[in-house]
Amino acid sequence: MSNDPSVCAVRCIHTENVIRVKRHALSAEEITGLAEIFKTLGNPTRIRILQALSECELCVCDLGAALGMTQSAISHQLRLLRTLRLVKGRKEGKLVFYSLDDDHITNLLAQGLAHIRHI
Amino acid sequence: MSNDPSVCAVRCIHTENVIRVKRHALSAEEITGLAEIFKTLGNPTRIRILQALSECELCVCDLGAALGMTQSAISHQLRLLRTLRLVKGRKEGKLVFYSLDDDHITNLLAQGLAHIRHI
DNA sequence: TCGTTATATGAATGATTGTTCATATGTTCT
DNA sequence: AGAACATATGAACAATCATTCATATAACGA
Repeated sequence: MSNDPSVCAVRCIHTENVIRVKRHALSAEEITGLAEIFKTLGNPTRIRILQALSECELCVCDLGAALGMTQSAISHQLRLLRTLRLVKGRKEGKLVFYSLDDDHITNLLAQGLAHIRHI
Repeated sequence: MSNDPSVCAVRCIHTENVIRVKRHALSAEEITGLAEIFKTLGNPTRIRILQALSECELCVCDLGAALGMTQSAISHQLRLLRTLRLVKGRKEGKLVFYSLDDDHITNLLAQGLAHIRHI
């Protein structure tokens, strides 16, 4: 029932809860890491790329053909996905074959689908 | 080895793979739905809100106090989270107590954490 | 009813983002 | 070496977004 204006400009009503939440807060690195991963997943093109790669390994131009998008657009997105370690590339001559880097990604997509379907 | 310029402007090399990917593609609704959910999760403030609510039910001003943010900023984000059915509000007098709407959300956060920690 | 407080929301703004265009890099084939 | 092709990337631009400020709504107490 007490306010604690020393902490921030906002009145706080249930101090125990606030303290409890603060005690269990994630670290700054965890928060930005999580946000980056989800932000990366939060784009139709990248979802389609990941879903396509969950089907089979694909080179850039096949991805472009499958998604009906330019090579450049695909390549830019692949760079992002590579940086976030969501996909990995395997070079073979001129071609670069991309595949999912991690099982977590399929799990995340499945979990997301479960959420939107269940509602 | 064949190109199929009728499909799109991009050359496609492994036609069978492209066809296979197209056959298993998600629907437009599923893709935008997934992207919206992940986009919503892809923001530090919203992650912190959801993580706080995974601890206990909280009113808006307590959330503001716990996160050190203004009531307005929190409230705007809560509206988004409410729209996407990630949180729900329970009104009690002047106060509105928010909580997670769904178990999937905790699972998604946990799966995301597993991904960033494992690497 | 009036003052206070909790929450919601519209408008504005600076920041971030996705795609396109142009071009660079690197590999294969002749 | 030179042509053709697959991929990568920098710059630019429109679109989207997160926060702030101001204000509205609504509930409570005096």
